[in-house]
Amino acid sequence: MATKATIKDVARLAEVSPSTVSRALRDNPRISQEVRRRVRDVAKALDFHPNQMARSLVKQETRIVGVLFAESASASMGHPFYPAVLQGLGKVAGERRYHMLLSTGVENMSEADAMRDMADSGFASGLICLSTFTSPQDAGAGITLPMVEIGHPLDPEHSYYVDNDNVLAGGEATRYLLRRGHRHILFLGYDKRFIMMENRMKGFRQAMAEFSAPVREDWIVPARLIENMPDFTHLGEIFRHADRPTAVVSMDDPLSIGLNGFLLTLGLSVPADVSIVSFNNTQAGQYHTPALTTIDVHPRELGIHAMTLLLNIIRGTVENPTHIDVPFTLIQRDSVAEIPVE
Amino acid sequence: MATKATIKDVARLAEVSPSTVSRALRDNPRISQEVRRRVRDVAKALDFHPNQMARSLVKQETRIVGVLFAESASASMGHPFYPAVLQGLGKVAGERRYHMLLSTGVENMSEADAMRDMADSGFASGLICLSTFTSPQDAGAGITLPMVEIGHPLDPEHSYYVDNDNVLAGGEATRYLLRRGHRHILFLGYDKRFIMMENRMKGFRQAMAEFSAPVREDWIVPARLIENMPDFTHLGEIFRHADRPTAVVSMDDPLSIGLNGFLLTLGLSVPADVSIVSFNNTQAGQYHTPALTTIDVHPRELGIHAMTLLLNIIRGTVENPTHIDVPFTLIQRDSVAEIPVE
DNA sequence: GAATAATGTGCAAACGTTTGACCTCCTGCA
DNA sequence: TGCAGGAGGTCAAACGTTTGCACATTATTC
Repeated sequence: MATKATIKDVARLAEVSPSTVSRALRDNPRISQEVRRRVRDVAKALDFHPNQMARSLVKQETRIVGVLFAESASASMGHPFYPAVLQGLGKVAGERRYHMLLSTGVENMSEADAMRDMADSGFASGLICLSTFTSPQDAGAGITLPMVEIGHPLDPEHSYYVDNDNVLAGGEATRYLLRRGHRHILFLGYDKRFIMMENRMKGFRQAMAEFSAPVREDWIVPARLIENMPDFTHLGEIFRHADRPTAVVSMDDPLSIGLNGFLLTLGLSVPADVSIVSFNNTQAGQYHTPALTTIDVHPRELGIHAMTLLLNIIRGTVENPTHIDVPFTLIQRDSVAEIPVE
Repeated sequence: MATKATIKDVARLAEVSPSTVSRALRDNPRISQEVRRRVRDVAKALDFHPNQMARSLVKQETRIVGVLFAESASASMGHPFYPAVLQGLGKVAGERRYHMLLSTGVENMSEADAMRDMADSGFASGLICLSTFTSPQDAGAGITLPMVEIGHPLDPEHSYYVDNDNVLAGGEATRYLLRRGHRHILFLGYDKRFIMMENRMKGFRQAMAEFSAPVREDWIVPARLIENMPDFTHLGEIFRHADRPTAVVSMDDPLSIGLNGFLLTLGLSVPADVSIVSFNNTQAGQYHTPALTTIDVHPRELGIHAMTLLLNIIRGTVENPTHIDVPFTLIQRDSVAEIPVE
């Protein structure tokens, strides 16, 4: 008992062959009740657990799926979005008795390399990919494993993916402000690394057009998500100007909170002077003063759907490339004020 | 090429035996330069990657470590502490070319069960355990795998673990307030599920005693961490009272932010009326107004040290149960005011 | 009273590697 | 010439399962 018990040990003690043990434990109907019970008892007594490596080797299947983060796993974890997705992934993986193997962020390894690495390792029988990036070389060329992406893929026609309708989301955030009289709206947090951002921006422009509100290109303010915080000197110029925005569509709660603090230093307050519609519904935004009106993209649901889809693909119950659209929710709180139409 | 290339395919094309291929690829000195090159080329051409399952089977080692969360992984991810730890774990795992297998939160599976499950699965060759709980049945009885815990273990004598000195941390947070004249201090966020909390509380009491400040037991306010938010009606009574606390030691930033908002509704402001020293140095607290004075327990470092320790144990370069103490940092910001000693 | 079908079990091959032991040259030396 | 010894390689066993097939027993049928 010093070393782990193998199926042979069980076989010997139960006085049957290894094959019988194997079948007995897997409830093969060809084994008699009596033998089955005996085998079970011995297995329990020896604390026997089949070696998964051996098992996987012969069955050519592992109950493991790889999970890949766009940024190295380490970096992305800083933002609550990713843990939430992971939460969802973990929930259904757990239910279906799968394990998740994390792509651990090897420094300066591209997403593509990480993907290959994970695929080649032979451990994963499927891949979840938080492929939110736009660069084409990060596409999973040559990956033969079942794979579903979270976020908008480069090649939607041939990919399985789950995503929000980000052009709609961008549009709705903007319309929410427009309907309340705002016309001078700034778009904060444009990050061209994410396709998602392109889409939200598209929605933003559409909505503005619908209300005949002009889009000022210098009011499209970039900010790297995750690493956070935009160029405040530029924002300073904009908001110190007499003709300043009355509202902001902000791509991320932390960004909005940062902006709020910054506006305070300018003597501007939210929502009295500037309204904000934010994204991501974080705890921080919820307990912030004022509580942030924000769009919840339901990252947990994204994870749940992605994992469910992947496991179904692996099981072979899904045929053609599929796309799941997770609805978002606009949560009304206290960061938006109505203003009279000029 | 429809199916994955095996070592035999390489052997055939390179006109050597499988053993030679194996040795060539692993840089065994017994293989000549010329053969090595030939094998390498063929392997590359076939896009051959050794099957890790087979490899692990014979070598009796997997380059995988299991990562276990006290709460089901899903639940805990909500708090920034855990992702940060994961970040640290991932960093060193990646560097050492290890993968991390997440214990996916199967509903109502105890920590102990999850541990067994992970250990029995045979995939992990070591375990990281976020064992912050106090209940004794969650101890890893019978686990034979190398294992290091993050947080204070139940059996410190025989465990490998990395932790903060939480009694010191609790003490320092309190002393910071005491030195600035505060004597009426409330302890917010006591959660008896965590040993950590017991320790911080101990430090709190010690510090209070040093300054001869009385500890009022009804000012020890519980709150479940992660799930968040204390009993505000109770807090309301306390803070509406004339003889109210002038300061709070709060176990978590989100908690502090919640408290701040609540105090605002009472017409009390931070730090003018109530000072707060918080824990966990979250982004939310950093961008909060006022910015939170908070103790950073360096969760990322916890992860880094834990994984490093575990990998060293696995490598056999660590003998006896070891304890690593990660220093914390008190970050001074704007949530504490000095008050004149009465 | 055989042939036929269930029923229960064992044999051995297979999964794709690694590795200790063995083989075959060849070189150098006495 | 004979032989030690090194260099370079092959063979086959092993890792711990699963599973197709063969086998043996007992029950069923004509």
